[in-house]
This record gives sequence, C-alpha cells and structure tokens, in this order.
Amino acid sequence: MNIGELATRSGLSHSRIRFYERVGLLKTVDRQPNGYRSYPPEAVVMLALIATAQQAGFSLDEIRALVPPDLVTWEHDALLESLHGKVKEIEALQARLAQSKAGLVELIKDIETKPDGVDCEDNARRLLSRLPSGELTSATTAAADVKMLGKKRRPARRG
Amino acid sequence: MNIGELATRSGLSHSRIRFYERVGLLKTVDRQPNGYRSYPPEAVVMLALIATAQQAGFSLDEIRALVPPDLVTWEHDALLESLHGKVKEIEALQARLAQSKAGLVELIKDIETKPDGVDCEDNARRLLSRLPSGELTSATTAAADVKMLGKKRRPARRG
DNA sequence: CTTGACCCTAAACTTAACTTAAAGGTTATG
DNA sequence: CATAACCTTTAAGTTAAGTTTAGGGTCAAG
Repeated sequence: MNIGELATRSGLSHSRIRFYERVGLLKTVDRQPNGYRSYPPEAVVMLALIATAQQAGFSLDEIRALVPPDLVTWEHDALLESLHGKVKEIEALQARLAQSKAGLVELIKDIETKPDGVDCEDNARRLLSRLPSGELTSATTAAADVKMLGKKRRPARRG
Repeated sequence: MNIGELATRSGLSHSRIRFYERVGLLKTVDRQPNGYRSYPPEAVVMLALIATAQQAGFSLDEIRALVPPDLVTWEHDALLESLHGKVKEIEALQARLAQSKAGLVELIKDIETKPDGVDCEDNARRLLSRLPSGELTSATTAAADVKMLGKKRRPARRG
C-alpha cells in the first residue's frame, strides 16, 4: 500500500511515518518503479506498536532498542516476550500515575489541613517538610515567613 | 538570600530560577543595591510548589494560571479544585490501565496455553493483529491521555 | 493536456523547558 | 591587588518529536 493509505489506516500522518523511517524506527521500505513507498500490510501493526509503546511513555530511542526490526521473524517466543514487555510498559505507566497521584494527594492534604484559627506557623512548617526536596527542612525560617500559606481569601476564580 | 543559595536550597539551577522569573512564573524579585537578586525565604516554597506541580504533570503554562504570583494571596479554592480534578483524571486513567493490563494478561495466557502443533507464525500474526484495534486500544488512549496530563496544546501546529 | 490528488526530497521551522555562552560587574580572601 | 567565586544580561543553543515549506514528479479523469 502507498503511504497515504498507511497513514489513514494507522492514524499517523505521512510526515510522521516518513520521519520514523528517517530515524530508523522503520526499516527502509520497498519502492515502486515510480519511487513511491510500497508498504506491506504489517506496517500498520508496526506503527501501532510504535505508537502504543510511545504513548506508554517510552521515547523513540527506547522503542528503537525495544522493538525488533522485522515483524515477520517474530515467533511464538518473541511474541510472548513482547507482550510481557507490553505488560511491563503498562505497569510502568501505572507506577508513574500512582506517583503523580500520591504527590497530588499529599499536596492537597497539606493545603486542606488548615483549620481556621489554628497555629499557622505549625501548619506552614508541616507543609514545608512535605514538599519534595529534602533541603527544605532547613528552611525553618521560611516556615515563619510563609505562615499565611493556606489562608483563605476571596472567592475562587478559574482561568 | 542570593540566587545561589536559593538554587542550593531548592535544588534547581540558577538558570532555571531566572528562567522562571523571565517567563512570569515568579514575580519580579527585589534587588540589592548591587543588582543581585534578593529572595525572600518563601521563594524556596514557591519553587518547590512549581516543581511538585510539574512532576504531577502540569505544564508551566498551567502552573502559571494556577499559582498566583504571590503566595500570600493564594487562591486556595481554585487551586484545590484544580488539584482534585487532576486526581480524578488520574484515577480514571488508572482504572482503564488496569483493564488494559488484565486484557493483555489474558491474551498472554491464551497464547501460552496454545498447543505447539499449529502454525506458529500464522497464529502469531493473527494474535498480533489484535493488538492495535483490540486489547490495547484502551491502554493506548489512556496512555495518550496521560501524555496530555497538564497539557493544553498538542505539539507544533501552525506556521 | 490540464486539473487535482497523490507522491518525492531536503531543509527549515515549531514548542517546551531549559542550558550554555559571551562579556562583564561585585565581593570575599590571601 | 590578584584571584576565585559569586552575580548580571542578552542571545543563542539544545532536545524530542515531529510539521511545514519549497520545489518538484506521477497518475487517473475529463
């Protein structure tokens, strides 16, 4: 098939497919007599794989190292290995999400845990100690200066 | 404190801190008579907050919209609302990912229990072709959404 | 034989989020 | 007073993952 059809079928742009070939993610493709690229059907699968891995958070460099250059030579074992790899990818994604979520929840908790009229300085110190970098614990003076953190003001506005 | 100390305390580079000021993430900072930037202690908190938000998937654009220039006038409600929304987003993605993973695991089990008498390559192809349109689609879209976390725009358009 | 859809290449451009470089002022220390 | 370790600015460079542009060929239809 021509690149246009492959683009339609895979959902990727022409330029993106050519780009992948250029950077060595796709092996050099056969040409018709007129110079047009002629893709085999499994090119769709290949692109889907690349896109999936990419969307799972892997860079093109990583994918290049990960994905076998030739789909047709895949056999039972290789396929299984690849699928297991895909599970690993998903697990990696899950871990990323969990970490993001944990960070957010922690931050929310720190902001929300501000009872009215209660020791602001103490709250500020706890907030500081929960924020990421460890060096922050030395910022005890900062805690005093930032004791207004979490103090409620005017009604919310969204941008 | 000077920028060097702030860099050390926050764990961010000098250039990064100046960059944040340049792009309006940090309000214009006070200067000493000699022209050096003079940061208040809460600058450490501000930078930690920015870094945390970034790790959670917020773009600098989003952070700029979310975090007010002055910590003291922090729009508590809007921020919390936004953070909660982000957590919900992440939870939805986690659910979808879990389902995708379950589907993949099942597919693997399918293949593993296949008797080895049959045409391996053909079978592998057939199963593989299930990937893009079948079991992995939710993983794919979920992963795509993860990439979109904190992003308002997709890469390069326009000219 | 021209129109329009499709294809080609090479190179420049895009965006985010920084970093590095160039060229120089300031300050603490031996 | 030299020298290193700070600080300043503006401008240009970097990386990833493509997109867009410029300047063509190719092919089916009318």
